[in-house]
Amino acid sequence: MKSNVTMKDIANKIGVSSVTISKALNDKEGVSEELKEKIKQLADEMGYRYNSMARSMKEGKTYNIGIVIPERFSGGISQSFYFEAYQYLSAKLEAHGYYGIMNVLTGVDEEALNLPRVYKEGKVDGFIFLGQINQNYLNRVKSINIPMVFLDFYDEHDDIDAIITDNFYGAYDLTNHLIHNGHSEIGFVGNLYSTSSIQDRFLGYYKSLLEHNIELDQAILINDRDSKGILMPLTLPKRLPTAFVCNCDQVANSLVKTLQEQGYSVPQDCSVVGFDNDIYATITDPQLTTVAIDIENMVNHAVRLMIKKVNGQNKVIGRTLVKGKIVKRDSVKNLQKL
Amino acid sequence: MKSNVTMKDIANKIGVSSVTISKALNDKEGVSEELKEKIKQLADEMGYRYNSMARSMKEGKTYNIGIVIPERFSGGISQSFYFEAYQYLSAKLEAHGYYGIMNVLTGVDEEALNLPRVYKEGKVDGFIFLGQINQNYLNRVKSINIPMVFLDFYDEHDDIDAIITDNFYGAYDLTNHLIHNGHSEIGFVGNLYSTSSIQDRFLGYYKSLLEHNIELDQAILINDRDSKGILMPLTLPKRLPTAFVCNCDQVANSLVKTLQEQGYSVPQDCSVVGFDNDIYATITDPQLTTVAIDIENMVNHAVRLMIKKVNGQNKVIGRTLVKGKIVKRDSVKNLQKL
DNA sequence: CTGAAAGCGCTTACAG
DNA sequence: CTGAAAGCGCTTACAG
Repeated sequence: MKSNVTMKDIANKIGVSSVTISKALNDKEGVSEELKEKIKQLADEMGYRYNSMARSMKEGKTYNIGIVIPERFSGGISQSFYFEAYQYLSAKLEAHGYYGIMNVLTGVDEEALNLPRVYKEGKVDGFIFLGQINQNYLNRVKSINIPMVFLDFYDEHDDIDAIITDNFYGAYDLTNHLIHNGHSEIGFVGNLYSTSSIQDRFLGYYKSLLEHNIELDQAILINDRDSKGILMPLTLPKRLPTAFVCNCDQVANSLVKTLQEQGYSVPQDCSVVGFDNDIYATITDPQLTTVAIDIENMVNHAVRLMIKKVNGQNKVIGRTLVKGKIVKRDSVKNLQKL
Repeated sequence: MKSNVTMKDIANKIGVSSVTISKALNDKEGVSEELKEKIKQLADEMGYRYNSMARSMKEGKTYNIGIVIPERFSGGISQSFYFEAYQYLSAKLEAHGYYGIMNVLTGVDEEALNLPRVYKEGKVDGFIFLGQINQNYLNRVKSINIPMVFLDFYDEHDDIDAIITDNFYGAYDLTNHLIHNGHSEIGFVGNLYSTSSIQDRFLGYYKSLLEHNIELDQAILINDRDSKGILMPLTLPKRLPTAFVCNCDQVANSLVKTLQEQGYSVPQDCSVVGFDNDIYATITDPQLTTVAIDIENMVNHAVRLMIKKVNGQNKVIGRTLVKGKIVKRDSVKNLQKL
């Protein structure tokens, strides 16, 4: 009943040593083809299951990677993004023979600078931190000697590999898209002094404008949140541009509502684009043209880096930017067709 | 640099045996208090980290539990539920010294009856299946000898422990709630011949009616989906009841819209309640009174069962029903106040 | 092509 | 209170 069949059991059954079984099952050299076949078949029949713990013990590697997600990202609007990222991580890691162990970092543990239990128990070979952690915790984490990569955030000191989304070129592409559709009066919605990602998105928008010789018009820049990041009602400018680039879908949704309340229709009277491709992009009517963060690609980078690290190539690459993809929906009017 | 400090290293440092170190670090008997303290302190100083692989090897347990989620639940509307469930699982398991390894079961692997890689590699001591898998795969899975529990679905043969939400009593409570608010003409929205959970919810609604001597009126039963489960437009009955129990929030959302389109206001002209407490409950205007599935409690049951099983108590309990909680919001009018 | 020996880091009886 | 010995299941040199 107990399926504790070991290599030794197989070995005894056909009168060879367990070394030969190991070689055969791992397709290593030094065993005749027929013996190999015979062993593999017998292993199947006997219900043999490989014991990865033994290998781990021998190699000093667990083949597990801890994936740390701060509690505040595990619910609400960011939930979908992080779950998707986690799934890709888990699958991609598995393709390399590694397994992800998720660890939701509670606010309490973050404050108290408590390292994950998996670390103390030596259950993991490395950590992927998914989502920004606070500076003190970051420093604590950097003090331990284990491979790690940051996903979707970075540390300004740039001494840990980080994979982040390319906010700058995402907004740049999106603005270009508007311009190619004949728009030249394009506003921006977002508090430029709030977060680094809003700044980058604004700057990408600005670069597109510059490249097309369009002057930045302060009058059509709309603030969307106070200094604490709390969203506030949007105030439309006196004269409406033909389009707005919003720093995120949620705010784009709010802008569309504001426009509609004041009798404007989107995109007939004014086009609106968002950023993130989250739930707000599809619950808005019309659905938003936006840029989808390329989670899969970001994860691929992160996993590739991690695998290299656990295999000893521990050189730091720094920040890797991954560009998103424009998702075209119904919130942009093509002015050229007129 | 390498933090491969072992118990032996600590032992050598203070001239005792590694057995003593093991006992001290695990707070076992047979070491004087002062020696224990000294050892613990030294372990800290030397940056010792426990090697859980070694214990696993010795005990023949991995302290990992595989958590299998079919791919189709990993996105869309069910995503939020499953991610939350996974987080609770992960945390609850950890509290018992176990770790969850997620495995998204792809459609392809499900069809091909491929067991998870973690199984073949002996990386897990048991499996928690989160979300319905198809019958063939179910049979395949039941053929292997490893502890398992089903979460949020069950097998009709009832030979594997399963934790499910109590649809019957959830709908029963909710209908009672309407009746306590003075409603007596209460319709139901859902295809009774579609899924087992809709049936149970309908039956719970019916029981509440029966208990209050209210006759079931076929005329106010609305179908919501075709035989393939595809949602379809709702047809309002000639004469509107004062309230509707919907089989899920999504359909309740759709009902509210339909009512509003036809000039009725919710809950003034008609009250509406949903089920699930998912995203639709809060994006509906007015927000829906509904029943929230008690994920945390379900997970607690599942983990407790699993821990028992991996510790050898492998008796089957069968189905465990966990009741949800009513979440009162703004879609029910109190008729009593009139 | 095949195998004896050693070892990965711990824990569990058992002996002192 | 302390420790020598054996063993968990595998793999890696090394020898034949």
